[in-house]
Amino acid sequence: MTTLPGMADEQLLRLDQQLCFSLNAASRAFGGVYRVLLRDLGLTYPQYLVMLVLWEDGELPVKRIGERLRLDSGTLSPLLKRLEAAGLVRRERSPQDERSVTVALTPEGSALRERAGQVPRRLLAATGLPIEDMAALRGLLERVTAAMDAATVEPAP
Amino acid sequence: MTTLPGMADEQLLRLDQQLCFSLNAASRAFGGVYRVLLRDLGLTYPQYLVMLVLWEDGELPVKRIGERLRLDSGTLSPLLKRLEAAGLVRRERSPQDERSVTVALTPEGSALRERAGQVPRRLLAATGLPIEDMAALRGLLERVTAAMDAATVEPAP
DNA sequence: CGCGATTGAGTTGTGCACAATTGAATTGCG
DNA sequence: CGCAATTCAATTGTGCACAACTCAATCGCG
Repeated sequence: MTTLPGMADEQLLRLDQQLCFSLNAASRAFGGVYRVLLRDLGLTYPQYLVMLVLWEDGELPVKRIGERLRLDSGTLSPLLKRLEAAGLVRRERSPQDERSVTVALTPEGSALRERAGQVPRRLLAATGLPIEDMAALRGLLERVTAAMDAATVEPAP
Repeated sequence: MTTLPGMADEQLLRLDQQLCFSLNAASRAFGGVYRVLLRDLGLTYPQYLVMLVLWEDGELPVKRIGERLRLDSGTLSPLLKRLEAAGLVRRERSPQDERSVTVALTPEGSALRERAGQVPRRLLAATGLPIEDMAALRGLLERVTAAMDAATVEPAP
């Protein structure tokens, strides 16, 4: 099934526009609110995402952080350097496998968790959605993402 | 209402993680599929969004494009220069208001629309979602975005 | 009319996303 | 064991997002 036979190209084009516009706009609106909330903490939104996984797991190799956040080393390496320069994490090569770099929280990085405590509550309030709707949104987003990842799109028609 | 009294901080933090992870991941998965589909056309995803509004309206001032896509001149100016260098658009100062720059499709830019015709259909197929779910997703995303834009978040608690 | 405020585009600087490549460490196969 | 293939992080280069700023054109109020 690739043609959705009942729909005209024009309709599809409009729906596509609406969906990709909406997703883009939502992602950037989200980022904008986080930017303001995180300014006090001195974190950007992607840096906050990295800190969230570290607060959860304490210490992780770069590889694992990348798997959790779907980010590659090209994004993570400079980001982690900035977190290290800010004194929030340490990076050291694993003695077991010299290829791997383990990222661990410093005491300052752990302490930041307290100050970040209010962020989720304020953000969820800003969304203005009831909890059930948020769960539904998350469910749909995850289904879309899974389908996108599974779809090995062919470059040329 | 800012405190959602029934929920513990821990739960909120987890929900926040899930929602922002999901939104981020979906946005990037979407971008990844578009990247592949658009490679033949020589367009990036944000360039495609600009072309979509131009295909719809023919010609627009930079200001209007920015309003449609929620992008500022800092993003649009270099992007439009690249589209102009690719021969897809013309940019010229409006005679009525010399501050304004009107962006118009070239014949090549208009012609590209034909080649882009299959993109939405292939993308919608890749999402793997029924049309109703996509409409629901779009609705939720728009509600979140509207709420985010309305919420004038205070920098410091 | 004159001048200060506003508007629109562009520039600069920082940071993220991703492709492609590099280089070192490790793995595994013959 | 020895060497080719793989793995992991880092680097390079392009493009986007956004804040802060510049500068010219326009607007509007007195």
